[in-house]
Amino acid sequence: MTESAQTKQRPGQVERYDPRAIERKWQARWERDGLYRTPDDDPRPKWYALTMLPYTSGDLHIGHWYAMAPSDTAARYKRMNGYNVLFPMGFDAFGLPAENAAIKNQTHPAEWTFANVERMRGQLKLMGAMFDWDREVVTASPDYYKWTQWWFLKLLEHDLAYKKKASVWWCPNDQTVLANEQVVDGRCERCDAVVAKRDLEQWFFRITRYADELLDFSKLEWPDQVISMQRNWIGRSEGAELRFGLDVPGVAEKEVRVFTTRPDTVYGVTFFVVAPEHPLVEQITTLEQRDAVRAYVDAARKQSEIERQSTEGEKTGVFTGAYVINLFTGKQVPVWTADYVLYTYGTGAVMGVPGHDQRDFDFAKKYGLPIVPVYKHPDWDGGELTAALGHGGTMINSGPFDGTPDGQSIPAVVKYAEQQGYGRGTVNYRLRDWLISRQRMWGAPIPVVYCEKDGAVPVPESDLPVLLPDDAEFRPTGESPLTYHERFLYTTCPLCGGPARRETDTMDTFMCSSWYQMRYIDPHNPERPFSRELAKQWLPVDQYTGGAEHAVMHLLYTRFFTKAARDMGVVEFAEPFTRLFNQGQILGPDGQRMSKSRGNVISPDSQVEKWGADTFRTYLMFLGPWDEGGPYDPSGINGAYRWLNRVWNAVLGGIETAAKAGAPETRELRRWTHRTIEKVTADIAQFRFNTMIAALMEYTNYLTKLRETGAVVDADAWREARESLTLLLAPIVPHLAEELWERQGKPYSVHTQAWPTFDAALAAADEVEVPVQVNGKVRERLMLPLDAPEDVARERALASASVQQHLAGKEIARLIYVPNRLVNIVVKG
RNA sequence: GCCGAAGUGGCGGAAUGGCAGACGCGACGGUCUCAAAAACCGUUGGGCGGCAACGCUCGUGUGGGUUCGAAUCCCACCUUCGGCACCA
Repeated sequence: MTESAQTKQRPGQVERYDPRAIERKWQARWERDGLYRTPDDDPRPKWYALTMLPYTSGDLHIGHWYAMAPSDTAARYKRMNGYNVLFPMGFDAFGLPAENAAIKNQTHPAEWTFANVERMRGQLKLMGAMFDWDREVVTASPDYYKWTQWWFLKLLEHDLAYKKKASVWWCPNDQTVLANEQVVDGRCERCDAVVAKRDLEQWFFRITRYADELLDFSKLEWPDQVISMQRNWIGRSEGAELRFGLDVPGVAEKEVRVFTTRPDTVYGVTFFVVAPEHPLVEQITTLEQRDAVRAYVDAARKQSEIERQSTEGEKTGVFTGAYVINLFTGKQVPVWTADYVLYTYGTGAVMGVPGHDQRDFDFAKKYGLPIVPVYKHPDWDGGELTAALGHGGTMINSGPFDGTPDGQSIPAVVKYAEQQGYGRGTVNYRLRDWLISRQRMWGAPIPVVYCEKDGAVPVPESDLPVLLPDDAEFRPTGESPLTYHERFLYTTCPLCGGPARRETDTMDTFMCSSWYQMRYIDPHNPERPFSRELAKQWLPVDQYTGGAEHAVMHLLYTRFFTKAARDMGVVEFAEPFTRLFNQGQILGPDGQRMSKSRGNVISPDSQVEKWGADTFRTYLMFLGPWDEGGPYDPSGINGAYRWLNRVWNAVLGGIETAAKAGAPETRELRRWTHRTIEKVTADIAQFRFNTMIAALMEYTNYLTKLRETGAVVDADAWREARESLTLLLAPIVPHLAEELWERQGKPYSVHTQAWPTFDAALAAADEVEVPVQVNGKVRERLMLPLDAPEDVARERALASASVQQHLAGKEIARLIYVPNRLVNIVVKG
């Protein structure tokens, strides 16, 4: 059949686009050929593209497709640009939901988890992504958690892990520890009992040791909002730690320290506040105050941290009956306990300066405590204060510092404090050490045993992994089965061989996901977490993508892990992810988060079955900007399907061709082709997938129109057009592009081809439409040559009749000309 | 509450200092059909005027400001979303 004969065909007369057949065919072929296997020995530059691994929650969700299909497109684009691309996938498989399922179904969490892995892997494969499945990792498999345990031992060895008491939610009825999620309105979600906090010995990692280095983002290409959130999370503040004297009979401590960012206001301290959890509270409280203080502390321990940190609600507190001495003045101030002071921040105690701190001011007003200003603030008339004073003015009521201006006062007071031994200048962080202990079964066991003689002893590396029992029995209480599993619990001490008990806590799942990116590079290594040579070759990750909900915790923990690994000599770089992109959340059609309870969950499988993976990928990328997410409304998906049909018909349907290289139609076609390559290349490189697809749709619409109007173009220009379109589509719709490529008689595979390049001269337009405004309102549109000089634009603009009409009787004050954009004539009168 | 984002037609969005509404959905009208679906073609922000091509005018959460010019920059407010350390 000649091409001119094909032109006569109406769309639909070409063999129909059959996505299901095409997708099955190519997925099988790719798998058979190992097209997406990533070689380690490859001369091309490496590119490590990584998408956050999914949690094994059951079924694959639209959100997983939304996260992975665009990142697959980006990875494929890199591949076509000459990189040896590593794009692995795995499963985050430990965690609370598996235990809930186990309790509900009376099975082992492993059963539920690994069944989910199987199902989700199958669902993921329908996407046609270039995942290298030979490198899959599952964090709950012993081959993997052996190395998670190894990391724990390493951190312990380097003094980055330690034990201390920390509070957990405790359900007195179920006799079990609860996660934050399991506490609903201060009650146990299972039995509705009122919960409280309980202190347990738990393991921590010293992330605070890296606080300053974690504030250095200079080598990262990360979104500003993530950097800003991490910066605030770390919360560095400069100030001083000041000592206050304590003299309570029967109490060993002779001082209490506070951290303050305003040491210059120390002469204005009129009271002192200690966090309710602070052990000192119980010790210093006087007999008369005991009942009131205990009741207050009990109430405070039932609140969540978010409630505690609220600055809006009325401040409450109770006087302990005790006093501390302000060393600067030698005077006593009363000690209160109040829930607006957090035990986990600073020293868990603050000095109350109501004259210069609004929270302290409110507190003093409420409880009738004195208010002493220590600055003569320019806005203050010397009368009674109605609010705390801000910065500014000179010091008063401050002994030797009276007259010191704000700006010099802090260093002066700190220097004096250090000379007198009253305290010292210091830096405090909001960041706390990372609590990794979980009183749960479905996690990597902490590899430590407790021996009566030797205490806490790390399990030797050669004994790893400490395996989870495969016959765990979940009792209805929800208590971790490890605590009553005798075969797991009783062991011998690695040091003395005497009887010992295993640590029954497991590790936070964030630990599993803090190093998984390193395991993908050498996932089957039985000797080490990964080989040094492969680490040098592949790490760090070049491009990481995932949800913004991980902006702080996961991403900060992983950065900490990497820095610790560097200091332990395990890797030679300091940051795990060079570039980061956060995709937005995909919501249900109602604009709400998809969840089973809302009944707005739409399964990706049914959509893929109905439309094909390529259509579904296209639709998700076309929805809107990837970083914004948005509501998923399946009623729009047919638009994507229609477009792919137009592509099919345009590429395979043909057009009337003849040797007409110089004809305007041919020039126009080549301009469209090169302009589209330019636009798509710019968009895909910046993850602007929605506008990339819009540009491809416009191009397809143009080609369709060209065909239907019976235009005659040069054969080479047409070949260039259909080839370019196919190559531009390859990262987006991998199956369709492969099929179109084959049907054009091109060699397998389209995915190993080079990305098309454009010629800027061919892409450029000869003329541009330029609006002419009079006082900002468009009155005329001119076709001007590209980059027309100002005098030409001015002359043409002033020659316009409709412009003249609006200029009549007025004086031209100014004429603004922005080449290729607009002319604006500003008139007076 | 604190930290971080976002508000544009009936809907998803485009435009990030220069023509507001690209591209798509939906809707309406048409072609094809016995009919419907599909497919294809056309119209589609509101108001006013015109038989019409078109012209005028309002319009990007609310109020103010900067600028020749603001969806875009600044200030204040309102609403929605993400995170807040044991959901992952």
